[in-house]
Amino acid sequence: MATINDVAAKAGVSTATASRALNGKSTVDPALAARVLSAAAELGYQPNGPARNLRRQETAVLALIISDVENPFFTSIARGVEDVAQAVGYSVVLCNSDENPEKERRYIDVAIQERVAGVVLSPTGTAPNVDLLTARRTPLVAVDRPLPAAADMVLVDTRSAAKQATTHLISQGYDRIGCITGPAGIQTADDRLAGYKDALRASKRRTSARFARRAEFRADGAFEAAIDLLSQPDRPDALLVANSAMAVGVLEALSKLDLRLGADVGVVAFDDAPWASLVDPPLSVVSQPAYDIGKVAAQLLMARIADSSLPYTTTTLNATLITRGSSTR
Amino acid sequence: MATINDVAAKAGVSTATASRALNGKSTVDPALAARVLSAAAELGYQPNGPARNLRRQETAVLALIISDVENPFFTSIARGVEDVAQAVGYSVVLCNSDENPEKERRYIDVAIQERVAGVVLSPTGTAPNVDLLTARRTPLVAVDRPLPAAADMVLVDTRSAAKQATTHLISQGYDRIGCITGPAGIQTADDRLAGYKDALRASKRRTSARFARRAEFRADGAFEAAIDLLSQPDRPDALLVANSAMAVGVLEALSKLDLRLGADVGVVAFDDAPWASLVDPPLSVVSQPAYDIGKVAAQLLMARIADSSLPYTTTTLNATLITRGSSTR
DNA sequence: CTGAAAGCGCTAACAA
DNA sequence: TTGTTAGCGCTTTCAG
Repeated sequence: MATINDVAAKAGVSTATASRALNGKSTVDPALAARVLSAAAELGYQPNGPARNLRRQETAVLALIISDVENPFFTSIARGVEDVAQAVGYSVVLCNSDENPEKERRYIDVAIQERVAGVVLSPTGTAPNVDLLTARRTPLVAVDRPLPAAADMVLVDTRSAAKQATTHLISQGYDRIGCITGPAGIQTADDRLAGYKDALRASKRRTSARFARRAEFRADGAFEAAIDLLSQPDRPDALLVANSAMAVGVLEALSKLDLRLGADVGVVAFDDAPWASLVDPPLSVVSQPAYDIGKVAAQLLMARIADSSLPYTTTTLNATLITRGSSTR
Repeated sequence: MATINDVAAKAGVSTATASRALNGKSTVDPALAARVLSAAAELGYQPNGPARNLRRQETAVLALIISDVENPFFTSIARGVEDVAQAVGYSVVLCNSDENPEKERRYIDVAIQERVAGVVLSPTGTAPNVDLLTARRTPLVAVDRPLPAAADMVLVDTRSAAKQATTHLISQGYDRIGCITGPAGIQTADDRLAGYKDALRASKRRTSARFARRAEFRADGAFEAAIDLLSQPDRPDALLVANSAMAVGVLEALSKLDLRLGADVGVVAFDDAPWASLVDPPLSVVSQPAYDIGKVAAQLLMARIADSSLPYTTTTLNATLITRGSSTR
């Protein structure tokens, strides 16, 4: 594979000049530069990234470590990050931690070893992994979930959104409202449950553990939880569901138990999936600004890469309740 | 940041010995090795990836360039690739070409420059990009779409699946069957259309261009196409739809036109989305083995990385028709 | 089994 | 403006 020396030789200049020409430095004679460029083209020269990165002690790549590639919420974040990064000439590598602290740790190690310029992370909840990054002062932005560490964060005001959604269900005349949320320890799962309880308390209702369930952020776990919840004699007549994958499980459970969405059991779910308006009645949702989360996170990261002395910031974006038929009798 | 020299110094050995110990070479005194390892741990030593890659002239990373991160079909492929890569100690970086030849080209350049060990690619259809890779003998596996170039491929027998799905619609008594597929030039889009025509011909029906439409592989384009198709006086009474994002658009169009799914317009769509069984009636689909595509692709890639002289293979996996209510009157 | 030393390809002082 | 040269951190001969 052709090296910069081959290019230089072919163009009859030194490697230094070739390097300068290839990198568009203005301090090189246009005629020479042209010769270098055409030599490079003829040889099909592609710079050796590792060599360049080693020498420069920096790379133009960002690592984006997310907890679930198959969750549209996170892929939207990915697009946001990518669009910003592309625009300033950075590449982004997407890593899937799969909600697994060990995988997260492995990818953080890789990010450190490859000396990426910065990391966008949706943390799985274990602080020690993140310390690896902060100890090395690797620029870091946390998305979706807060971090105890000193870092920029881009979050969603999920607790108040959950409260608002639950209040909406109450105002629609639902009386025994349940909640299906994610695993304990995942902040967004806890926040959604907390917001749900906030709303019940605000309307002077008792909150009962009998009506709250936790499961993985997936359809199957939510299906079991919903079956469980709705098989009680005094079953809930409405449900707040913590994400769209879980909503699939809940709707399956409803169908299995022959309960009508809306009429028998009102439902509001987090995340506005493309199919939400296709079910009958259409699903009410809490829409999160995922793309913007990614965009803001990438902008913060680029800013910090440029100036590491910036103060840490926390940006909280708002989710919006979209009411459709599933939350009306 | 601590280098291997720091580790060596702290352990009181040469860098060579430190390197050997760190890499688990058997030719090093256990006592020294232990000293090196603990020195590394104390210093929080992380190897410098670029330096190692430069020296070794190889990396343990795979690039996976897919045409749409937000399409669950491709993210499933990603999981398949990742699972086998992880198992053998490779990292995979996910790049999103967005069905855009230029972006694809940019990512291929990055892959070459970073000297990745191999590439899994769902091509956007332009041969020159791929030549960049083959010219450099970078191990390459194409997924989902065939390549003119010499490379391993993992495909789905999408044409015969389309034929089978269309035949199914015919057998269910639908008479004027239409097809909404992706852009011309994308092989899978063309194949699905071809399979659709195969079925019509086999049952002695005329194929009419009036009943076929193309759009981007997205909901909005498919929505327009469906509105257009179904607004004709002699409208289709069934539709074969080329992917699940498009299915969303088609179902929205049905709802807008007050046409009942199944009864008025039978539908079979490619890709078994999680929500497919939630709509009423449940959606009949052609389920593609996306995860397996990724798995097989990664296995082929690893094999080729190990031995570049292997003959090129094409693996064709089968899609399966899952009939549900949307294709019955 | 261990160490000294070369060199991967590139960029950035420093000189000219 | 151009060339010479050092060296980024690592692995790997080659001697010992």
